[in-house]
Amino acid sequence: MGKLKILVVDDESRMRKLLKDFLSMQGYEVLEAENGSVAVDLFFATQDIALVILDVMMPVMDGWQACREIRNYSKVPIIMLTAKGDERDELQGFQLGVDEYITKPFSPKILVARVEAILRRTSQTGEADTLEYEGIVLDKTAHVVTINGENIDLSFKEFELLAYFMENKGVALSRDKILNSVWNYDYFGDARTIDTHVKKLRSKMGGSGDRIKTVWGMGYKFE
Amino acid sequence: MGKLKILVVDDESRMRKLLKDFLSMQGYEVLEAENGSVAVDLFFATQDIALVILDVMMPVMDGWQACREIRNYSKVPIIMLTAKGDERDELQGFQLGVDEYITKPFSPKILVARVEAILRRTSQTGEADTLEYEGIVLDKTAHVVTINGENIDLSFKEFELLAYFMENKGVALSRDKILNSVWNYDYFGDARTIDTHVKKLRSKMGGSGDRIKTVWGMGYKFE
DNA sequence: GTAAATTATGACAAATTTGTGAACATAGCC
DNA sequence: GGCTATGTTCACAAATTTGTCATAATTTAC
Repeated sequence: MGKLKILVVDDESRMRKLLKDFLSMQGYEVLEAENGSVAVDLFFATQDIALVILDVMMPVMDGWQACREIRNYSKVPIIMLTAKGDERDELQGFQLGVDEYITKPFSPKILVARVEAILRRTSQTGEADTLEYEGIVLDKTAHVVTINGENIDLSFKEFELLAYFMENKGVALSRDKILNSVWNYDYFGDARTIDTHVKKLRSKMGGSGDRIKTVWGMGYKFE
Repeated sequence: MGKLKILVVDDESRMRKLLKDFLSMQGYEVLEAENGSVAVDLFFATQDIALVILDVMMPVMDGWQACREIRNYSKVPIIMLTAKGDERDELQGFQLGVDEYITKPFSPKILVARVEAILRRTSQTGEADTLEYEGIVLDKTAHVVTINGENIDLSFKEFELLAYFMENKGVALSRDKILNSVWNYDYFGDARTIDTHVKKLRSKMGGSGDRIKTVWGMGYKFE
């Protein structure tokens, strides 16, 4: 049915670029606007925008106002981007029908997961949100992993990492790719940190741990 | 049998929007009117309105008058919206056959619960409104919880929270999600307040308290 | 076979998140 | 007005996760 269009609104071009990269990598068509005013114009000039991602803090017209104007005429799903320290303004959010909040900085995985969850919800194709492979079952909704029926206790990062591996079964993933997808975009540390997480994952996964292969000189691969 | 129609009457468009969002999310079709006069006209022009939600304070024709006019010809269930400070004119309400009052600000859970309770009552499909899981029985109608037959004394919020957990058994719920569903729409505070409620819930629930799991880095989950 | 590069591992430090008790606020009630 | 129950906030402790680093083990290139 063609690519779904997502409108990204943020005053920082760097942030727009970031969002665009993540989303277009997932097969979405991304439109950009640098403030609320441009966004509203663009929204109404363009057909079939499936979802809008709005930064709250913007000059000229802020996210709330933009949300309000779009909501006057459309029920398009809206995600608000907030900075970590921002006060919650649920009142506004509720009244405006905001569908989801994402706090900066976020990880690409989270971003994509939320976007897909919303689009799935709106399109009503309620598929179960689980990944499964040879006895390894990863349930994203419950945030739970079982191997051969047994529950495996994973930390948040471990869970995200395994999910990423399983989503890319058979694909060799460089450390850079992994960092760029599973870690927050403002993480600047050592890529070696992945090794440590892989180590823990492998040990927690018991025998199934060697499903995570080392690709020498490259990174890792799940299969 | 198609979507049930609910007529929402309030002079503030923001409030109408809010109600509409919550209700349409539950699968109702929502009609709007901005004052009593419009509401009455719309009510008689439209077939099969299953329920009316009326704000008390409105210009042109207030909620009481609108209620009176509708009642002259119809037994449709009516919910009155009152502001927190408003004196409740129970006498009038009784005489007019108001079915329920909801005080602003309300939480989405409450709104939906009342609406469904009334619709269930009127349509006579008297299903027991209880959630049950491994000895934990939560009776929404009676607003009572028992564990292994023993009565557990819960405060209002505790009850709502537990109900929300049980309705979403097995789903990892972020604090934001919980806040957005269980708390009033004008709640501005700290998400950590949930922790405190969870603490109390767990302790009141005794051994069953550990059915509420902590999902580290995410939120909570009931299972 | 040896050196260089890369990865695995364990220990530890730093950062984050959650649990908890107490203080504070508020509303309803006698 | 004072009481009491409920809800909220706060600060600090505890738990847990995450990141770093040194060292050992492994692989590759020559």
